[in-house]
Amino acid sequence: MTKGRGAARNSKEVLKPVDDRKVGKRKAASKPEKNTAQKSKKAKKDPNKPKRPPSAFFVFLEEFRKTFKEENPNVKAVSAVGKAGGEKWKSLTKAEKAPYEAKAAKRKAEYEKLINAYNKKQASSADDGDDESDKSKSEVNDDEDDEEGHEEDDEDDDDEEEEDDD
DNA sequence: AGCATGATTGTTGCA
DNA sequence: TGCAACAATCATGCT
Repeated sequence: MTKGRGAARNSKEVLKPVDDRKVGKRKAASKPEKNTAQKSKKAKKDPNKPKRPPSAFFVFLEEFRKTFKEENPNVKAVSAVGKAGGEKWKSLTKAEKAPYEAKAAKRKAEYEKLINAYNKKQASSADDGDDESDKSKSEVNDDEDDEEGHEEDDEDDDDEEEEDDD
């Protein structure tokens, strides 16, 4: 179940390009509403709140966007990159997505750490805390030196690899 | 002039 | 357990 998340909508997306993308009108976190005046302190934006970590697809997209724009400098529609990226993503094999997933996992790890600090901060300033005391600054720290670089070693037979099976 | 949208998939969070 | 919204991007469009 841990990795069976996508199984929910993973019925037969290959048959249909897009299932029911209800994301049709889901605005990003930029502006949830036209709330011009959020007097409520509760509705205050959270500058410290870490955004969700980019999934492997997004990590791949970041690089894909550069390539796509280089090969298609005329294309400026984000949707074009999204479609092309999505199609390409499906074309990628697990082994190719591995490095992206690895990076995504790394992002998630950092996100959890940030969330932890964020939660702590929220707890700390649960009542009023507008000026957050930087007491947890020592907590989260730059601690990355060498990551990845070992992991993918030998991919002889990937049982979960389903690409050339038609 | 400035913010929302569009399109992709994955992941996280809440009920 | 499952659904829903959000993560980046960037030009374009509407108010």
